[in-house]
Amino acid sequence: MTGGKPRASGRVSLAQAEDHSLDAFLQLMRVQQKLQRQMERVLDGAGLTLPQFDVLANLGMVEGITQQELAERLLVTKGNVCGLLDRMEAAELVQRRPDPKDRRANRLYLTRVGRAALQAAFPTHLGVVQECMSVLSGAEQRTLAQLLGRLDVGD
Amino acid sequence: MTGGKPRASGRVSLAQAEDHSLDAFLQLMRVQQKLQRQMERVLDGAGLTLPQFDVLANLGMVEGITQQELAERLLVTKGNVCGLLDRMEAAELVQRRPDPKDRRANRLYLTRVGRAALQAAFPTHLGVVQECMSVLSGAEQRTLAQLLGRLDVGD
DNA sequence: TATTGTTATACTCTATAACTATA
DNA sequence: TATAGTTATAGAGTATAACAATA
Repeated sequence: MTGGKPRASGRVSLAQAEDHSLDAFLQLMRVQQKLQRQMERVLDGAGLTLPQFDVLANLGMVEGITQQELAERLLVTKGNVCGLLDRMEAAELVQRRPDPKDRRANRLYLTRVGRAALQAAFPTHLGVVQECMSVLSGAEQRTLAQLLGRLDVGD
Repeated sequence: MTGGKPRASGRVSLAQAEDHSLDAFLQLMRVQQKLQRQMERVLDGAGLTLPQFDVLANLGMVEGITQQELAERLLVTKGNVCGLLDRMEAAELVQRRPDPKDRRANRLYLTRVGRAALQAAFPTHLGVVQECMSVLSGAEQRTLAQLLGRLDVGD
């Protein structure tokens, strides 16, 4: 966001205590946007949107969760998930099954088609990710993941 | 994306050469999503969407650019920018002025209202950013910005 | 009363592609 | 021919809020 790749200011400073929060934030938004667009292009070939791929990837890891649980994982509202699932169920990618123990809830499962779509899309997705991240060393990638992980708290 | 906060695997490894690209990628997508939602909530109080704030912030830095230049900065299409500007012009936030030297082009300017909106929203925005990023030291923020900057290259 | 899911509403953003005017 | 901008089309995703069924 706030376009234009941030660059180092001309003024060199020796101080460690400077605030770089805005730099980091802008760069984060910008890089994510680029990566997201790229992922969308890749997934488009598989007929999937990014949120749909996220649903598949989540169910690939933890099948049988409820819609509410999925909503929490995706960081969206339950109404949102409902529409998302409507479209994906129409595309035969996922299946809602009533929970026998709690008749309010649905348990979510991949269909055969959904599993195939995930298995087809994931390697390509991973390949693109690895290629994008390959400008960083493994250690740098780890550092990046750790720093981001520290930001991934609360709320 | 692909919900569930990634965590260190139980298996401890001494190798430096491991690939952490997916970890970093997932964490990047996830953190950005959280930050974006938070920014949207903040901006909603000012009646702005995130893309609209981006337009204001860009024009605040480099007024007089063309729609095409703005599209490139925002990493979106020109058709997209056109609609965005339609809404923002209707809200009196920005103004299109025909370029006298190139009668195909428009030059973009903030209105008084747009400038006021930017000046009102920016400090709050910055405050939220600083608060979010405050779990990292200044040096860590710098490292994060630098690592991300390395990822921010050609498409 | 609280929770799960659904529905209704509404809007922004996004892309693609065809089109106009100008360079 | 190429570029700047517009328009038309289309759809997904998102939120909010009110509603139903169940716990």
